Amino acid sequence: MTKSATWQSIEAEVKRRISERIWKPGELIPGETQLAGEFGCARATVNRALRQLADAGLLERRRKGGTRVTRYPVRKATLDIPMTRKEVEQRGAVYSFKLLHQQLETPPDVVGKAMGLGEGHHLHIKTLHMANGTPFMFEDRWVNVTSTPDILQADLGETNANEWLIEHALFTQGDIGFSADNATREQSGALGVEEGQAVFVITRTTWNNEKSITHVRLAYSPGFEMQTHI
Amino acid sequence: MTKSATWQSIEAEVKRRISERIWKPGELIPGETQLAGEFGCARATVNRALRQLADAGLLERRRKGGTRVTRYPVRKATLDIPMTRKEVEQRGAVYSFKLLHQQLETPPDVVGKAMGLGEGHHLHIKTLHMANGTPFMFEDRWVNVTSTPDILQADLGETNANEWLIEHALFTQGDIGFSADNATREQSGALGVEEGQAVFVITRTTWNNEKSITHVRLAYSPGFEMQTHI
DNA sequence: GAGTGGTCTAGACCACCAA
DNA sequence: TGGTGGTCTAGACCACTCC
Repeated sequence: MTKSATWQSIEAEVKRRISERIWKPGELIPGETQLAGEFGCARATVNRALRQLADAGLLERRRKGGTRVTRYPVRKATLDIPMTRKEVEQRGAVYSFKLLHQQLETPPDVVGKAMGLGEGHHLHIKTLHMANGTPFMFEDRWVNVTSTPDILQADLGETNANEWLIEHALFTQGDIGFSADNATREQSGALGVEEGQAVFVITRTTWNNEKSITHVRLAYSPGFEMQTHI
Repeated sequence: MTKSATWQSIEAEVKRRISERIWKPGELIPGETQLAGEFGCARATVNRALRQLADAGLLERRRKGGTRVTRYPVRKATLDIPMTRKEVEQRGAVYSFKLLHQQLETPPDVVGKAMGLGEGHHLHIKTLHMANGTPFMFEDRWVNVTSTPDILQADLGETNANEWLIEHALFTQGDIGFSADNATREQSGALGVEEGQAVFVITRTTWNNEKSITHVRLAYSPGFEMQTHI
């Protein structure tokens, strides 16, 4: 007899029963009370384990309906989105950046719509991020000066826009998109690659309670890969 | 006096205190016992709320060290990686696929190394996935016939390789990479786009307890964007 | 209506690790 | 080595939803 079941041991055992098809996809598994009896632990412990697996997408749970093995598991991958400085340093390189453009302008419709902006000028910033002095990523950013007027006083050549915003304008939510694009003339020029080279693009809009803060488009140097593990 | 604090209300309140800088980055926040007193609830309830925020990357917790507001929050985005069929159907389109190639071959070194394979032939499969009859994604897959010999008997024109594997060879872990690439002649031909067009690429290797199952490279049609929310 | 999961409690013991 | 978070328990009530 082992000491006592931990939620992790229960999670592992349930995972095993799923992967070995003892409990098949779509099938109802025993209730929490029954499993607690089987594993000799409290129901809360079973609950913690099953909740974890439901969060991971392997189980589907419903009150009264019971717990089922997901038929078509939607794998959930968790991506870390670090500050670019950290991202570069994590690769063992020295981070630096160059402010290329900083001006109040009227955003294009696409950006204005994404940020829910009305008429008026907003801050347009272009920054080149470098690893060991070679171009790593080109950032094209718009900052809502209505929600974040203080940025007009910031020295963005000293602290880059991203880090300034992290420090001064925490966001509560954001939309992120990942895509691929052929480098525009501007991007390729900044990154020092041929026009048309495929670049990995992250588009992000962040908000603080219904008020948009910033919209940014990051074009990574060719060869960049974002990795994760599931 | 409200009924009683739920872990979600505590999570929201802590989030508010962080975003309004009542608790500043790097700062130690009160202990669970103290917060439980303040919110008038059990420590377990506070624990649940703080654990949730720690998982999200907003707090850092250490036994004896206490709980701190993360100085440089690493945002964690959760990506859903559905079956291609579901992905297409979710966009309101009709899914179909075409098996282009299916043969036992010697995998290139890159693939062999990624899958930890020795000498010998493995199954090479190429599939074109379509939405409403137009090319959506080109899949280039290798399947380890040592770990999954049954696939040699499968009719992959009937059920595509991905769905066959989901049904017959559940995996326990996997590595995923996201990148951008210029379409090769083969990819552009299959997708019906110009050679050199930027395509979004997902590379994935899956394992079942130390044994590799499959390695796949998915090239999405230009314009594809993978979205998420944080 | 009844059975399931969702949550809270009050208490306890333990593991880790900063002081 | 003491204080913090991590976890388990036994019980309770509630909310949802299937029958």
